[in-house]
Amino acid sequence: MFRISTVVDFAEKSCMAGIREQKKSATRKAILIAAVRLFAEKGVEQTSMEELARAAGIGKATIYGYFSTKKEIFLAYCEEEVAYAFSILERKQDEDAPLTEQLVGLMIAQLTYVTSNREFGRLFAREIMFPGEQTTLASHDLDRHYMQRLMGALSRGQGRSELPADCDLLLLMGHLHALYLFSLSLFYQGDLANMDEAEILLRALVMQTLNGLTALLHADTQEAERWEELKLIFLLRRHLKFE
Amino acid sequence: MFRISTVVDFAEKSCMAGIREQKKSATRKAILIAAVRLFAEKGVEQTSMEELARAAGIGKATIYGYFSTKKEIFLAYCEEEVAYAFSILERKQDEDAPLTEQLVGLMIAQLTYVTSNREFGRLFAREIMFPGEQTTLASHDLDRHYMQRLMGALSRGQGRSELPADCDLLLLMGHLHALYLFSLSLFYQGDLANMDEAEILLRALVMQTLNGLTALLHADTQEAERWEELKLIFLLRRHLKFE
DNA sequence: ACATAAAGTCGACTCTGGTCGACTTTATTG
DNA sequence: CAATAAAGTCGACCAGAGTCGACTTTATGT
Repeated sequence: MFRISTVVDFAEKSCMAGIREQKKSATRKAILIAAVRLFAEKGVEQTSMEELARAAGIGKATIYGYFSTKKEIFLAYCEEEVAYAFSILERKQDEDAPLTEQLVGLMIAQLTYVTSNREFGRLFAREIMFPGEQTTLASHDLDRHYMQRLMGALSRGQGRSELPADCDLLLLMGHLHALYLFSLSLFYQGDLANMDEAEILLRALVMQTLNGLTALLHADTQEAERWEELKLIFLLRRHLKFE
Repeated sequence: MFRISTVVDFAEKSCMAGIREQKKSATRKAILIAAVRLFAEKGVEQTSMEELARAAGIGKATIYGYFSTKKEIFLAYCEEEVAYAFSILERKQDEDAPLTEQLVGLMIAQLTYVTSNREFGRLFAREIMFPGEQTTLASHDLDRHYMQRLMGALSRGQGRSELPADCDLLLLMGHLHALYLFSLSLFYQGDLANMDEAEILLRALVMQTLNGLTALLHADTQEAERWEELKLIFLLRRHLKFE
């Protein structure tokens, strides 16, 4: 679940420096705090700007001096959350684990985090993957950060000869990111019920990518078995949903 | 660009059969026709339900007897478009081309189609990949159809020994779909400026999937060169966007 | 300290998606 | 051909996102 304190701390540290009077923009804090609480309690749609304003102790029109749309409030919150999530991720990562494990671990951690609140995750994913014309997520930092981490894992893997020396790491990175997005989408389409299923799928996909098309056959039989099971579940679910 | 006639024809053929009196639901037609025109002319957001109703020659409240939300109108339209697009795709496909070409061709065709109207494509993609709780796209038929076609191409490829006999086709299909989604997302994030770029990327990714991590090295040098160029463009764009 | 500008605040308003309930048309049945 | 039910239609309304302009507070210059 999402935390309140972090959001606020991040907001404060990030932008302002000298001008003391801008402490007034503690109002921004108040808005975000109220937003997090209400959004989590009643959902984004079900929270009106009027309510939100009152919860923050200000008038509705005042909000628009800080955020220009409701969506912007939501995204401001999400960005800070994601930044925080990364900082957690960093600590968890085991740089000496086999490459596949590192990659799957990274993806699962992020997946878990993003979907910890279903609605938030959905809105966020929509906005990130298919941004509106005006939406300028400041999260390009985050993107970069994420890519650097992924790239780091790949380079280390290459150093340890888990990857061919002449392998195109950028392409591979994109490739892996594609797998992550795919899993996220499957989750929201109801094909993946939980993170255990996601992990089975991701492991199969990553192995297929790194070790070739028939990788599963040459791997851990338990892994292969799990995937076979999951496959059946997929087919079943698709059928049920349609009839 | 999107056509009007097809939408309507599809709508009519699909649902009704005996009951003549339901010809009254030509109103549905009228709504969709008006919607297509107005949505395309002024954009979805910029078209009000009032306008839409008037353009269809009815009162606003009447619309809600046919569609329960604005989004539903939009999606109804999209679904029919996509069904139509598939029927076109079918004719184009060359079952004897090399597998990579077939796959890339299929993806590019779909990509081209979906993005032929930027806004429509974005909204559609959002809804398909991260559907809301209540959104029940009837497009599971379409999904199935799409998957069957992909699977068909893969099976044929396997028959021709372009794929190992013991390769997991379902997993591979998911994998390929992931690459498609990734490209679509990159397009909307501004990393891909046009379909030529998309094709270079997709070809590189598909080759990496089918032929292994170092596939590009062993391939057509021209292909590899194009990808190297595109890589530079990516890095450049990401930088520019941030500063 | 005062004047003036700038920033912040908010009540009242507009606009639009969606609902409600009364009204009109069409179909059914004895 | 009524009588009655069912479906279709829409004016009037509601709620919520976002805007406007007047008012209040704070900062700046003299």
